[in-house]
Amino acid sequence: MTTPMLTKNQSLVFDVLTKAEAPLSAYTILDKLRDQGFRAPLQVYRALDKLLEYGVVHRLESINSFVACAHPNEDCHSHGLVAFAICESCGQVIEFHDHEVDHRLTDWLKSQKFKAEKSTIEIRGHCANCAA
Amino acid sequence: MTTPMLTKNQSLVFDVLTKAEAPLSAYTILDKLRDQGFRAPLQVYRALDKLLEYGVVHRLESINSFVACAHPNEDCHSHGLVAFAICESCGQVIEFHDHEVDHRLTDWLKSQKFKAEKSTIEIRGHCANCAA
DNA sequence: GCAATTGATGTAATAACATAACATATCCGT
DNA sequence: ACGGATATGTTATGTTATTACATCAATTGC
Ligand SMILES: [Zn+2]
Ligand SMILES: [Zn+2]
Ligand SMILES: [Zn+2]
Ligand SMILES: [Zn+2]
Repeated sequence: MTTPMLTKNQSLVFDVLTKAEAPLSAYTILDKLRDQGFRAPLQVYRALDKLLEYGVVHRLESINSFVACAHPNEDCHSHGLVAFAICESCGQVIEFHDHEVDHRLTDWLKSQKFKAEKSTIEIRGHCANCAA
Repeated sequence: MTTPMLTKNQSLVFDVLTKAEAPLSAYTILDKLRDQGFRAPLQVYRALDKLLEYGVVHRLESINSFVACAHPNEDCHSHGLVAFAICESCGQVIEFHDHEVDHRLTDWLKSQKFKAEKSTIEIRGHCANCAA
C-alpha cells in the first residue's frame, strides 16, 4: 500500500513517534501534543489507527506502546513477519525481519489450516548497552 | 521448576482457567469467582502472577487475557519459546513450540548481544473451523 | 512458648489504557 | 450549492492493572 497524505493530526502523532527514542504510550503522545491543541485520547487513537493501517507505525502489544517503523521504505512488511527486541532498561527497540522464522511459522499455520491475520513477535530483555 | 502446592485463591483461578474453552480476562475470572468470595481484581492478579511464575498459565499479551498451559507436563517451556495461534471467532487457542523458530530467534538475538528475558509470539486469525 | 519474619489475603482507591456516542467541520465529486 | 465521505472535537464511559495499607496465617529462631 502506498501511504496517502497524512492529515494534520496524523502528522503530529507521526512526528512525535519519529522523534522519540523509545516507544510511546497513547497517553504520553497525548501529553506531548497538548500544546498543539490535543485534548482527548481519541485524537491520538484515531491517528494511530490510520498510521498502523498505513504500516508506518507499529504497536507493541506487550508494552501498550507505539513506535515508528524502522524500515519505512522496505517492502518486507508486505510479505513477512516483523519482530521486535525491546530493551526494558533504555526502551530502545530493534525491529527485524527473518524469513526463516516467517516461513517456519507460516508452514505450521498452514498445517493447522489456521488463517493468520495479524502476528506479534516481541522479545523483552536487555540490549547490548544495558546488559552490562 | 516444580510447581508448589497451590493456595486457595490460586487453585480457584487455575480451575476456572482450566475449565474455560477460551482465554479469559482477569475481570472475567473475577466475575466467575464472586460466588467463591472474590471481591477485588487484586485477588485475581495476585493468583495469576504466581501461576505465571510457575508456568502453568500463559498470558496472551495481544488480547489481555490468560490461558492454562496446554502442555503442563512437557519440559519445552524451560528450553524453548512458546507460540500461540488465537482464533478471533471462537477464541480457541493453539499453543505450540517450534525449535527451529526458537533457534533462529535465539541466534539473531545473540548476534545483537541482546539478552532475552521474556518472549511473545502470538498469531491472531481464524482457526480451521471458523475460517470456513 | 513467643516474638519476628514471611507469605497470603482483604479492601479501597487510583492509575493506565481504550472505546462509545454524538456533534461539527472539512473535503471532494457532481 | 448539494450530498456523501472522511476527519475532528468533546464528553462520558468502559476495561485493564497497580498502589497503599490493613489483617491473617504459617514458619522460623530463640
Ligand atoms: Zn516496520
Ligand atoms: Zn537498553
Ligand atoms: Zn504452555
Ligand atoms: Zn475458531
